[in-house]
Amino acid sequence: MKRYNPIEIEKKWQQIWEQNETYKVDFSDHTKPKYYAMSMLPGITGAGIHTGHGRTFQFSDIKVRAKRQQGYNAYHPIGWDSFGLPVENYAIKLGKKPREAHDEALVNFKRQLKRLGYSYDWSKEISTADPSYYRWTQWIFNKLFEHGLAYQKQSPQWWCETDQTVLANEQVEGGKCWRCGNQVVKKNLKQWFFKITDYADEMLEATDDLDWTPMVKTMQKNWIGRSVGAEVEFKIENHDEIITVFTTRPDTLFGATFIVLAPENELVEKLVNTDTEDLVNSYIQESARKSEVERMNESREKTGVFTGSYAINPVNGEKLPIWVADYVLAGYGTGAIMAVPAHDERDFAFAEKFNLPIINVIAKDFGEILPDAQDVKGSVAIIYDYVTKKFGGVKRPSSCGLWLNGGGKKPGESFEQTAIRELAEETGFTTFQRIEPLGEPVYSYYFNDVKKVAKRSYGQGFLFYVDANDKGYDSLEDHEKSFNLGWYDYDELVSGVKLTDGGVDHWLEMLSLAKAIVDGEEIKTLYNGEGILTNSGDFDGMSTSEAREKIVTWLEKDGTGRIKTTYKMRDWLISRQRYWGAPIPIIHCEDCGAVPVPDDQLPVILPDVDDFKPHGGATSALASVADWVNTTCPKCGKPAKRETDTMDGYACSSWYFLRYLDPFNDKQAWDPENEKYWGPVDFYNGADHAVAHLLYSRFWMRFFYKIGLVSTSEPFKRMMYNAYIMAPDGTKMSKSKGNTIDPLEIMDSGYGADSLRVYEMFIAPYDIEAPWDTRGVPGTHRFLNRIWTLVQEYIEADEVILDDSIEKEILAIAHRTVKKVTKDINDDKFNTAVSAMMEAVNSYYKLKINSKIGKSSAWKFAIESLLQILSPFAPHITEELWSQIGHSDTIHVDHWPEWDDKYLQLDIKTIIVQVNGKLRAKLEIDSKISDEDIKKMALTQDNVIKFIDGKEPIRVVYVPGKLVNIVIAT
RNA sequence: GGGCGAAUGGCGGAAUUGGUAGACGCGCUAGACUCAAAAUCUGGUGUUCGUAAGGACGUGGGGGUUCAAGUCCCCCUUUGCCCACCA
Repeated sequence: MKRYNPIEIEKKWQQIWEQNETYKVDFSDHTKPKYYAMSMLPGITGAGIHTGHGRTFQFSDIKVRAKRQQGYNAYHPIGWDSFGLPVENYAIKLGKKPREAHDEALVNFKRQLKRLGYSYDWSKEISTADPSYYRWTQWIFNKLFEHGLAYQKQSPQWWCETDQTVLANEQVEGGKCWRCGNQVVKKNLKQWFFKITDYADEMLEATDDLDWTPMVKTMQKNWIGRSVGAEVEFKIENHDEIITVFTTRPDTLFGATFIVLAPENELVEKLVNTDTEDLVNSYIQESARKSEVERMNESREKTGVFTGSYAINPVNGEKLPIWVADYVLAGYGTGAIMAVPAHDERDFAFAEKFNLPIINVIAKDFGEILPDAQDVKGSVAIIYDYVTKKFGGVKRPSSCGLWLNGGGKKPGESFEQTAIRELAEETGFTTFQRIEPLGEPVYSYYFNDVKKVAKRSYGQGFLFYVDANDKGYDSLEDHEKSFNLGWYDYDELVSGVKLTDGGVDHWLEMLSLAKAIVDGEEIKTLYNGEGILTNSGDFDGMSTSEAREKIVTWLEKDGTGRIKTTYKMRDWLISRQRYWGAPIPIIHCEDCGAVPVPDDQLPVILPDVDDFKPHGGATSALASVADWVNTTCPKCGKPAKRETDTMDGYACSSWYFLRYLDPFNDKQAWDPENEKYWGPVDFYNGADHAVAHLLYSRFWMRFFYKIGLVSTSEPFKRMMYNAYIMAPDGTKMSKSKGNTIDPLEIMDSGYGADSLRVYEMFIAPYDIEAPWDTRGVPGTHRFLNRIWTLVQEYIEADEVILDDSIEKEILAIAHRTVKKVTKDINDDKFNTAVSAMMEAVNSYYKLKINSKIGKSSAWKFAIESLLQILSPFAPHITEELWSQIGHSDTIHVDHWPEWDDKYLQLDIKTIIVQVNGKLRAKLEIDSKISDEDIKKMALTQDNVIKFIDGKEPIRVVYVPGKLVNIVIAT
């Protein structure tokens, strides 16, 4: 019997696959259905991959291998993300030129990927730093420029002092540079942008329909960050200028007490006077100097200065002081806000600090919140007495929330409601509303005289019900007697009553407010939720949602406001003051301005320079390459200068999935015919770039679609966002920590690629961050070894005719496993696919011991189908065994077993018997036995009789084919 | 602070979506083979009471719905990720 030697057979088959071009696709063949899958383009930023990366690449390999076996024209391309800051920084670290460092590192990358047996079509390899590639990246830049989507703008942008370049919003993580992790600052520079915001809305809308990992969809939506609100214009006293603010809460407009401008807002300098000018200017300079992290680290302590000018509130003519403060961001909305301190946390903090007025205009509607928050059990009603002063001194009565269970004096009324109604009738009230949040009616009252209510019985106190029991009561008296109904002193109430159920926070809040009112305290509150308008002129009494619409309508009529949608997403800043990237194909001419290099003169080749490191200042190293910079204007022919910034590396990787479809075309970026057949990508996966790369790719794809270059508007049909494998210590694998595991090391220690591959899939579901356990590989190696032995025995066995029952058993296992694995691969459940195959092998071993199994049609199917479904996971051993059992073709193309459910219908079924939901017996039932007989059998089991204990069953629940549950009184 | 997840043996993780909790693997353990070891094969392995048959308890904690809850509902705790002065 041959022994399983993975190293030997893997080497052999990798050579054969390469010679036979097993995984090469023919672009001219469109006869089969297509399947296009890939993992995210690997960046060459180190000397190779670790086992965490390996797993990521393997997901697409499994998917594509299964499809290839299922008869698809399956394409699995590979290429390299070679341009950009990460590669350049890697080169600087090594003290080599980027191209050199990259090419050297690539050798090991390729060795690793090839040894792991991924089914790439190596004949179509691409590299984003190759002139034949970036020529088309530049061509796309020209297309965007042509359509007005590439533009230059002077504005404050993130700048990394360490990396000496600007960064896109997406590349700043928590105020720090995505590459070096150092703090970034704002610098006011003229930069190139792509107008991604034009596509914000349609990308947002389309996100829901994507078959993507939900977390990524959420992140994309959050990043786009649409909010619908209003723009409101404020006139400025003694000035012609107008301040436009953006707000999502136009309903709070009557509560605006001041206006705040961002320090970068251009209006600021016009609004200062001789008294305030110096202060304002120094404040602006100070905040420009500070990095974002510094601003945040100051525990959000609000700072700001008064400009000396006043704005006029369009709804009520109030004079509002105009301030400058850096808590208002220049880049969002209009760079100006109306401050409503009573209903916005930040405005509140600012108003407190600078002693600005706070006006309450929204009353929290406790009546609405309470019934929703509390369960059927628990305390029921509180009379609280909170409103009058809280909401700006308006004479507004208290309200009360009730839970109605029935049982009160009137039909449909609870005890509680009876008590409250009587109280309300006695002291005078306004019925406020009737709402049905949980299908049961709830009433809220406004009491006309809170003091009267409070003093009705025991002087100052609160009527409070605690119903800690859900049994119900026969009478109001009974209820009152037994369960804490009564008037309480505040302290007694808060300390003595045990509040354990939901809604407690609301109660305590109401109680403390009520106490404050009774005590005559002045209350300043912050409330940023929904509620009822007060102190808002004609809009009083409206709900916040209604008022939002009505006030905007009013503003529109008045000509001082309108509905407005804004996005958190900013335009994509793509220029970099770094050498290693695709040069922006622009020539700056004094007469003609920024002129794109004509398409037929592309690519603008990145010149080879010795000193490529960033020089500082605001230009890349290219600025000092005089004979490259100096050129002539393509329009007028006069001397002109090239743009010296290069494109963000993300630009290069935003369209590579299209170049894969036509990698060597020197006439166009891709052939539309190829795109039509292959696009979009059917399966895409990666463990990073959930926001930037995916958003950029979607943006470009939509643009291409709009101008007719592609046939679909979304690049990736299915995007699977997988988690990384952690180091054995549970932390992230990283070279600096020295806790990475090199796949080559594991393979070379004798286990080979297949055992490693199976373990990578078996370790955890794709979206779980599981720690690497090196002892797992011997486990999967054992599993493969058992298959090896099984097949060797099969090869050596004689032909036999099997017993009917054994044959049925074999086929049942085989078909069940084929079904499970086929479905699991389709659903990206690779770990359970592996365990299903392990179960099958274990079952075959047991069969083997108990019976003589030789060559037979059933056993042939079992062995061959197992090899076929295993081969996406372990391509080498399966190919070897496939050939050993006499096949001359490859297992990897057009070989996938089909299952038939008829083999899964077993004659004997196990029915479980429960008594009161607890397992007491199991019945082995022939499928012909009737349901009635099964129930009878269940009742006569010894262990069942013991637990029924002579009692008459209340009912017998029977789930056909599964269980009998006998319910008896306890 | 906001959004989205997660919590199951010593460990990684299963559970047909409400129906035998702990599949599969690691580890541990006993046995077979061996002079011995490795490899391989076979059995055991949630806690606990019991010689056993069998019982009780058990999916972060508390409550609820149900004949039946890891799974559904409410509250809490812990934890992960993303965003974060976004008006």
